[in-house]
Amino acid sequence: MSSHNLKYDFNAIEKKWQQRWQDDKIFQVEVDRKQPKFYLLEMFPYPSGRIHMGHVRNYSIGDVIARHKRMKGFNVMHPIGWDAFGLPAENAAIKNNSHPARWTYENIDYMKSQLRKMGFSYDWKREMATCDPEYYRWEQLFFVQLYKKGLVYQKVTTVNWCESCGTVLANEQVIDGCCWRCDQQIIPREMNGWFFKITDYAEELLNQCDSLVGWPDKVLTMQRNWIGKSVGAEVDFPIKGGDETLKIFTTRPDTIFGATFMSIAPEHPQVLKLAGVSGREKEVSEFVERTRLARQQQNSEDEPEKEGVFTGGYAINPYTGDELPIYAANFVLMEYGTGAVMAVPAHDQRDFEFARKYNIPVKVVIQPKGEELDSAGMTEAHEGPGILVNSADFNGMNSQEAKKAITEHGNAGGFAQSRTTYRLRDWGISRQRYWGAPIPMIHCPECGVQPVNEEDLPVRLPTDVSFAESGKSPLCDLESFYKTTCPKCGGEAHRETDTMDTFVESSWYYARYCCPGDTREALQKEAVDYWLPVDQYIGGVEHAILHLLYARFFAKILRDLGYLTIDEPFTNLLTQGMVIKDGTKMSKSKGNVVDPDDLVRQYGADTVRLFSLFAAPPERDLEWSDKGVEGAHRFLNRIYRFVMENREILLETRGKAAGSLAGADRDLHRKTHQSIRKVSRDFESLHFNTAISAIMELMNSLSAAAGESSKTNIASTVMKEAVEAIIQLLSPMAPHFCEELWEIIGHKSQLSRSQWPVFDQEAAREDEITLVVQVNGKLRSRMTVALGENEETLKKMALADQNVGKFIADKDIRKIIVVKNKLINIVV
RNA sequence: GCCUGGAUGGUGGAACUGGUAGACACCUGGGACUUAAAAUCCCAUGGGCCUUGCGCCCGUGCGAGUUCGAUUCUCGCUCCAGGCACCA
Repeated sequence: MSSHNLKYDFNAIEKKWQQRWQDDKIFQVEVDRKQPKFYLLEMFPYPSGRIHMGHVRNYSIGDVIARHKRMKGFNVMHPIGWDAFGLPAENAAIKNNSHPARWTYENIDYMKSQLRKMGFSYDWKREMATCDPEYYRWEQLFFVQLYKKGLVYQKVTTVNWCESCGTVLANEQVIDGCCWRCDQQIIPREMNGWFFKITDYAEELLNQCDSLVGWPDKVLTMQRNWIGKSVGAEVDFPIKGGDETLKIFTTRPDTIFGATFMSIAPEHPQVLKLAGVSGREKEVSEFVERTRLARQQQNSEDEPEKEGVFTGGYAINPYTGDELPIYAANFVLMEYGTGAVMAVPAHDQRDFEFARKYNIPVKVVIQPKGEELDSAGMTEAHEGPGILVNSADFNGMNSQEAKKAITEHGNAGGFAQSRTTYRLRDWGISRQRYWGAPIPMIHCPECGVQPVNEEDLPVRLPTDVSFAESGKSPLCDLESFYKTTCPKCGGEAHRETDTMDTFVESSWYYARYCCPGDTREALQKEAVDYWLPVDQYIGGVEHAILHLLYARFFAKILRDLGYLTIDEPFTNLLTQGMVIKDGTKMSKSKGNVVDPDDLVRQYGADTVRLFSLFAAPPERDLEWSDKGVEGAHRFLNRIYRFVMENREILLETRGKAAGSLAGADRDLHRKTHQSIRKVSRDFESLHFNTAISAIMELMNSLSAAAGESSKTNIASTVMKEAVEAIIQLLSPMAPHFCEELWEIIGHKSQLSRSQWPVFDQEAAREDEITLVVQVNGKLRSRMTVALGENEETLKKMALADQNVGKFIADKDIRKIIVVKNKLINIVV
């Protein structure tokens, strides 16, 4: 066979090395205080059935980092597991008349085999699935402990209900008014449910965003916005004709003298009472009912017109004594602040629109610089800063000072105080579905709600269940499950049948990986103290708020329960872009899905890994290209052919490329060391695409220098050095392939255990450079000169240049700028 | 509306702290090898101009500015993607 047709046998090679790595257990790690640790984690997969290209990309990026860090001498923990609870399993079970556990574990088996075929360097001994009672028992323990600390509570409230999933969702799980999973419109519903008190940690979650310097700004911004802190004041407005007061929250106490009415949420408990006193029940309750219905049907896209109804009641502005009519208004939210606001139409756009609609007076109290606002002629509110007017003692102050002064004044008078609110709500974790971790609580008719005794955990999810078409959780009707005894009085009691949001499992799995097999403790102190925090975390940006916020919250509560000593779980975060095809996200309905199995069969795992790293930088979307994959495969074959053609020389050659090299030898030697430098730097900044192109350049230089035939034109030591550099530098991306070549050229020990190459400063140095000559900033000529050539000589050479001469011929030379080793610019 | 990013050849993408725009690859065209094809290798490949040169002009979304010099910095726009959105 002609050597041009020579191709590497990726099937055999990949199988061989996967087996060898497994036998030698080289990716299994233990706590070792003598070695620096590196904890690399990718977001674990949901076992949906098959690996998709997004996984391939995510895990390829992670594996490159893991393998590189290992070669750099770190004790690298790189675990994998399964986010195994969730609705698709249950839906599939209903459809196929099967069981979610069976569906889940079958999927895990298959996907595991797919991951193994990709050659990822996982410590498989740490594999775990969150649906395993040995996993969720600890979660139930945390739940009980948090309950005892008051960080878990139950309340009846308006929740987000997804009809198609048959369950409640947390606020974070509602995207544009629709379910994050199935995209159906959610509807508000009154329900009882369990909540984690994440709002207790709002301030810390916000503050520590500043410490997350290894996170993308985009994600931090999203988290900060989600938490939504606002600083302001709470003010009590007495209600006319009674002892009651109406409490409002405002961020603009400086505008309080401009309040001309009050607006309160339709659901506000005082609405109907006020209407009752004034005899306006009919109008008001009609309005409340109408708004409620409108909200249920409301399409999240369009904002309904501002509407309200006068309740008949008046509130008294404690600063002015003014009587302000109280309106129930459709744009006031019960869930935020106190559910009631003072309305200052001159300085709030919503209040302005409302006031114009209902002919309520507008009173200017803030004058912006260089303008004269006139309440009658205003067409929109002035929300910016300015100087106070019509505000009694506070006139003349700027709005910033006035906020403080007015709050203090109210504080002294006993009717106002500083207050900070957050947009973040408590995390509702009750799910009305079966396939999740049971909430370890018991409802006793005598003693009320009681936690399950810690020694009785886990509360196992029963397996002897049958599913209804409706999707209603079988736990509700399973007597053997819900019928229990009260842990306090021993009487007959009812077990909680809701399960936990599956985001709870993924909120702490990174910690459990440190000691996955421990049956006595949730988190082994020695292990978590050594391994945590995760040094590099990688996953899709779609979890910027959801999972990443919950995981941060769990780090803090586990710290406060005494399990962890870290504040933040992930030191560095990489959010990789999507894999797209033909400009859109891959999806079955669009028919543009690329199946990793097919690709691995056709080209081998190394090629697939290589292409997915080469085609785009990690954080950007990656446009899949079948032709591009072929290009990556060709590249590997070129290396293979080169090594095979020069095998004898490579095997025989001993000793280092060094000493006085000249000509092509010197050039290739230099290129090799420059490539090591470039690739090493690119690895530190996670620019794998440019690292690969640098290796391609080195390969191009090598084949050009070696010449067409194998009768090499270059020193064998220099050639071998270049070949070894290529193999080592490429090995994190194409590990099986490189291991094989490493062995072929005579190495006895595994490449995976070798040391990352170090570049030689001296070898990488250029002795000649191309100096650019510009005239007025335009490129006119190039000169090849010795590195560090004297400036005067360079100027003379530049001026003597023929082409340059054409442009400076009859002009005065004003200035000559010399940038060392780069360029000369002649200004005429 | 607000907050993030982004816009570079036919395509994916390079360009370190302002200093040769288009690295590396894909596509395409041409050539070598071959009876032929595949594979492989070589050459060309941003647009335009002519006087065909080691040439000139234009060119990094648009318009200004700073600078000897701007893909890079500043200001003002346009478009695209993502996030938030009656949050008082």
